[in-house]
Parts: sequence; C-alpha cells; structure tokens
Amino acid sequence: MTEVSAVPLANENHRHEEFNQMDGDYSRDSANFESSMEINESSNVIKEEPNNGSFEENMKNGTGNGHGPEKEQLKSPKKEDGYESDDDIPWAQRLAKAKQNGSGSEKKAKDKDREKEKNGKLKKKKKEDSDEDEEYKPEPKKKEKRKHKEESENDYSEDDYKPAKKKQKKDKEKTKKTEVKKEKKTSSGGSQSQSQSQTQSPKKKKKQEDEEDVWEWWKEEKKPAGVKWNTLVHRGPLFAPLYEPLPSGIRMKYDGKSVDLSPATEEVATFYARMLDHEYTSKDIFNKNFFADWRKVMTSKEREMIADLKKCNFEKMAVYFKEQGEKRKEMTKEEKAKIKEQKDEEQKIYGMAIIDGHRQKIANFRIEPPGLFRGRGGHPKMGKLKKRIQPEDVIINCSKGGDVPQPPPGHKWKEVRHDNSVTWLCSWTESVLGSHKYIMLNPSSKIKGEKDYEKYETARRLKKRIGKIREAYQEDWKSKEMRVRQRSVALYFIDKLALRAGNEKDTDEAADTVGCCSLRVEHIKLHDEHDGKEYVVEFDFLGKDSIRYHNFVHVEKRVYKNLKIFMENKNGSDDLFDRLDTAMLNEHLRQLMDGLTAKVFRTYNASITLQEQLAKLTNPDENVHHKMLSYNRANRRVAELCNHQRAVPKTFEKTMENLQNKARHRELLDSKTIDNFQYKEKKKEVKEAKREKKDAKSGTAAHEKAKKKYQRLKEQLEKIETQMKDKDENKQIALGTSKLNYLDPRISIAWCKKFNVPVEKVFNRTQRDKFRWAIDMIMNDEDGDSYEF
DNA sequence: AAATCGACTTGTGCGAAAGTCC
DNA sequence: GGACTTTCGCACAAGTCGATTT
Repeated sequence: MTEVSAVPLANENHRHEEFNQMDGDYSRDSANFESSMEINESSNVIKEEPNNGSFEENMKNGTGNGHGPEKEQLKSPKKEDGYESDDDIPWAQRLAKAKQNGSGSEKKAKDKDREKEKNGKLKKKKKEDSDEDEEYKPEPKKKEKRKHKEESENDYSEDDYKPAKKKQKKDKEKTKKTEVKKEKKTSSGGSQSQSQSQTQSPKKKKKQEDEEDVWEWWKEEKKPAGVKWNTLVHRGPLFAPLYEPLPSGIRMKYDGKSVDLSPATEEVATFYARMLDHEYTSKDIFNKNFFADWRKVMTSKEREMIADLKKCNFEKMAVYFKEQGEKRKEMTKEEKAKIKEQKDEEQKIYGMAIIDGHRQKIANFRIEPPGLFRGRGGHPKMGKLKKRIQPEDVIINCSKGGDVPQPPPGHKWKEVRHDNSVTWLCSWTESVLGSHKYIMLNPSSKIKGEKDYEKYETARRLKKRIGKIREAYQEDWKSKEMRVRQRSVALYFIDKLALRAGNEKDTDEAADTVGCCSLRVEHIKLHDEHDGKEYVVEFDFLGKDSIRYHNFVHVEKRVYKNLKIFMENKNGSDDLFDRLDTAMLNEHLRQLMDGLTAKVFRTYNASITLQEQLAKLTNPDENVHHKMLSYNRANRRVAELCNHQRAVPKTFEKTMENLQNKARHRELLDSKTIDNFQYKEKKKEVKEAKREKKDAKSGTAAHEKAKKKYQRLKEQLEKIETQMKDKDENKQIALGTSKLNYLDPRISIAWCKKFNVPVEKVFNRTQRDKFRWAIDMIMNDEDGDSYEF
C-alpha cells in the first residue's frame, strides 16, 4: 500500500492543453487596484470600520484605539488583465523597490533590478560550466548568495480580489444576515433565525445558528496590507482543568512496592500510565525522554528512590483510567446532557471573539493540557514533558480599552499587547521545542477565509503564467550555471509531483524528513529503464509527518542527465541540490510572479487536476449518486498527487477481519467480504505462481508456462485490486486534506451548480461554513457558469 | 548571510457523536 | 436498545515562508 503509482499528471502536453482551454475558469476579472503608496507606508494606521449598530453594544467601553476615520485611498491606475510580459511587476511593488533603491522613478528601479540580475549571473559564471556534461564539484555546503533584497511590503497591489460583483441581489442577501448578538444574551431561544433561506437539509436539526454571524466580508472593501483587524475582543483562553490526585488506593509500584508520590510527580506518572498500551512506551527515546523529564519534577527523595523506569509499574493507574473511561461511557443521558451543556457554555463564553464588530468562532480556545509529547516518526523529543501552561505564560492580544480579558483570580498574564498586524488572540511558548502556540480564529472566520481566498486567487494567477514558467525552467535545464540547473530541476519536481518546498531542519529537534530542496542523494534512484519506460527516477523518502513518498517517475532526458550530474561524487547523505535552498527558490519564484512560492504549485496543480478530472469523469446523464462517485474519484486523483494516502486504518483491517469471521460463521457474505476473499485468494495464487515460475528451470517450456500464468494472475490481481480500491476509495486515501486545503472550493461548487448536485453532498456543515464565500460567489454570480467541465 | 524566530497553513490521529444493524 | 461502524471535529504536530537577529 505504500507505493504511489505515477499520477496521470505526468503527461505534460496534455496538461498544457487543459490549462489553455480552461482559461475562463481559473481566471479573474481585472484587478480592483486599491493599493497606494500612502497606504503601504502607513499599513499600521488603524482605520475605523463602517460600523454596524451592534458594534457599540459589544464594545461597551469603546475602543481607545486612536483610530481616526481617515479613509482616503489614492486611486491608482487600473491594471489591465494580462501579466504577460516582464514589465508587469506590480506597480506598487515597483514603487517600493524604487524607494529602496533611493530612486524616484520606477523605471530606474527596474533597470537597476535587471542589472543586479545580470551581475549575479556574471559573477557565477565559471569555467566549470561548459555544457550538459560539464564537470562540477558539489559543494560540501550549500551556500549561495541571496542577490535581492526582499520586498519590504506585502502589497496586495496587483491582483486583489474584487469585491464580489455588485448585483442588485445584494440587498436581498443582506436580509440573510443573522442578527449580531450581544454578548450578554442568555436567552438562547432557538426560533429566531428564520431568515436563513440557506439550502438546508431539512432533516438536520436546526443547529442553533445563533453562534456566528454571517459576515459577508467578500462584499466589502479590503483592509490595507498588514492590518488584520481594527477591534478585537475576546475572553482569553480556557485553561486545562487542574490535576486531581488519584484516590488513595491507586498507586504506582516501584520495585514491587506501592509508593506515594507528590502530586506533581504523580501527575506526570499518570501521563505515562495513560499511554501504556500505546506503541510509544516501547520506544527507547520515548522512555529516555520521559524519564529524564519526570525526574526533573520529582522531589529529591523521589529522585533518589526512583532510579530506573523499568522498575516502575503503572499498571494500577492504567487500569483505573480504563475503568474511568468505561464509567464515562455508561453515564446516564442526564449526566451526559449536563456535561454537554457545560461544554456549550464554555464555547459560548470562550469560543467566540468579536472582531471588527462581528462575532466569530475561535478555533482552539482551550489551552493544550499538559502531557507527554507525541512526536511523529522518529522524533528525537518524543516522550518529553509538555508542561502545564499557566496564565503567566500567556500573551494576550486584543483591542485596547476596557475589554481586556481577565486572568484567573490570583494570576496575571505574561503580557497584554495590542498588535493588529497579527491574527492571533493568545500565544504561549511550548515547553518541548520552545516554539510558539497560538489561539486563532476558526476557518469560517473572515480572517481565515480571506486568506484562503487570496491563496486560490494566487493559484489562478499562476494558471495564466504556468506555460511561460514551464518553458523557462525547461530552458534552465541547459543553463551553464549549476545553481540555475538545480533550481530548474527542483522546480520541475515541485510542479510535476507536487512536492513540498523542503526547508532545512534541525535533526536534533525534529524527525528526519525531507521535501524537494532537502532531498538527499539516497532518496532517489535512477533507472535507465523501468517498467517499459526510460529515464525513470525512483523517489523514496519520508516527507511531512514521516509519510513515505515512493514513486517511479519518467522524466525528460535532460532532467535525468542533470540528476546524474548532481549525484556525481556524492555520498548518499549529501544533498541532491547542494546549491539550492527554499529561500533561493522562493526568491526566484517571486520574481516570476507576485506572490508565487513553492506551495502555490501544489495548490494550483491540485485545483487544476480536480477541474480536469471532473470534466473527464462527469456524465451529466447519470444520477446524483454516480456523479458523486465521479467527484470522489476526481478528488482522489488529487489526493494521490499530493500523497495524502494514509496507512490502511487499523479500524479498516479490523472491520475486514470481523466481517470475515462473521461470514464464516453465518455463511452470510456481503459483497465487501467476497471481494476481500477473492483478493486474498488471488494473492495466494499469484504467490504460488511466482514460486512455480521460480522453481521451473528457466528456458524450459514449463518455465514459460509458469511465467505466463504468473503474468495472467498478476493482472487479474491488479484488476481486483483496483476494483476494491474503487469501492473503498474514500477509506484508502484521505480526501479530507486536499478538499480542505488544496482544492479551490469554487470549482466544486460550480460543478454542483452545473450538474444539479446539492452542495451538501460535497461539503458538510463545517466545510460549508468555511467556504461560504465561495458558495455565495458561485451561486449568486453568473460567473459560476463559466467553469468548463 | 546565515541562523533563528514568528506567524501562519497543512496534516494526521483520536475520541466522541452519529448512524446502522440485528 | 445495545453493539458495532462510520463520520466528524478537535487537538496538536509539522510544515512553509518571510522577518528579524546575530
């Protein structure tokens, strides 16, 4: 199951065609070009929001933010759609550059830029670079000059989204807005959100739509770059419940004897006890890390006594927790309802923030409880103690004024700040890796939604330029400069295989995983010929979350030869791209297109693949059920491309086993079980055939026969395999991640619209909340019909 | 100019809730 | 109505990428 077959995207030409064909879909209207120098300069000036009534009520004390009602935005020349030539560096960006260079004219700035580019190239030009088979000495360390200074502003100049088309419908839409509720409201009577005319499945309980207000931010003007909010009010984090010491009968044993531990020591012991039947506790690093950290919280007496983890017996604790778990399950309805009510209450109080006058859900308002760090893969820090977070560790970020959240009694915050250039509400430093953790808003919020929208807009812009970009990097395969060649080959992988960028990482701090730029020689194998294709690169490495990426990919001859060169005179543990890192790559990409980075390719290729596959697989005459099958298959192609396959879930295997046993006993075979039997049977046959083939003397007729049989059976097996795969398509591969993070929701929704599939079939409640902007844009806009499927 | 930091997105796994089956 | 499955949401780890520090 680990092997990823080469995805259909390998066919470059085909893809090119598709892109052009579908220009109308993944395209945009001419930019609504709002940026101006003034605004860029004063990006942190706080601007008063156009207020809606409830705002004041929510913000009882006003917000002494010192914001003035200034709202002048300089009109700048509208940029035409296009983006074709080299001259299309966004206007505002050029200005910024010009300023940096101390030159007033954008023209000059550009020239200077070109000069720099040239200089950089000349400087690098060495004798080593002759031609394709040049000899090149790998650098022991990658050290490349960064030639250009970064842009100082994130300007949104060129391709800001347009506020959705101003249609007359808008007024009607307005009525959909649910009331913004006051914080105080306790009357949670459910019957007031009748105005919701949304496509709601009738059987779904009216899930009290009272929480979040519908903020149609995509119809509003955008804030100047860098300003994330004008007012932000929230209640701070909800801390983990305090530790409750175990009942006196429940004790750990050391060396066979029950021991009383101090509360702190006991607490940490319970973390371990809870994980006893997890694989983690069998790992040396885990135990070593745990024990070291545990000892740190022990009293000196305890430390003296407890010297060996192996002599610790947590069994009694573990059993106790299991019992508690059982008890929880067996609680009465009333008890359960009570707990739920409590949770809802917490959600109401802590789970909401008011941002620019709108109530928005918070994603993770509960502070992570203490526990043992569960790193993935071979993480060097696994088992370390994740300490309890106290108010004194927490930084609060919110509006100035009286609505600053109060710390729990007897405590104070680490800091309260009012930084509207960031989106987080609270932050703290986590104790294992020392990295930052944040409380942020839910994906349905404006702040997240807008960012998501921008992401897909960038991907759309890439669509228009991808042809040229591909031409350019293919040209670079022949470059005299090794650094350029490496860059172009890496980019090719990122584009073709949707690899991640691959930042360097510290192996003392994290598991040894790689992405494109950090690939090492040992991660690829070159096959002059494989499976009937020539120039095949075999990738085999651990990527994010230590998920294996294993793929055989046919590549162009030039790429193949380049790889050979890159690998010359290197050890397996040497970097494949020794003259490249993500910073350089992204800097190059930024020069090709505003906002372009490595990850945009993943978004773009995922989205275009979905659209392409939907076009190919959808049959308008089929029923909704079949159409959904097609949709899921298209989605699955994307998941394959992104390598979002999860190991066959344990539950799935178990299910199969159970089914089989049942079936045997009751002779009641359902189709799933039959498939599974067939499959296993066939597999056995194949194995046998293989052995027969092996046993038969080569050259003899028997051998030939066995070989044929083997081939035939193998094919049959493959057929069954794919059939099963189809049936269980949604279980073998995790579609969720690509659906949530890579697929432009507008494609899915436009597809629904065109083929009369209810959106609810494709997106569940949460997803619809997250993608409300897209649903609105497509469903209420004739643009929605311009997608070609 | 590299190393580190900070903020944010992407990813998996797990537990609870919801659904299904007998 | 209880046992088992499947789905969903959340927790939180692990990436990306630009900014800041050294």
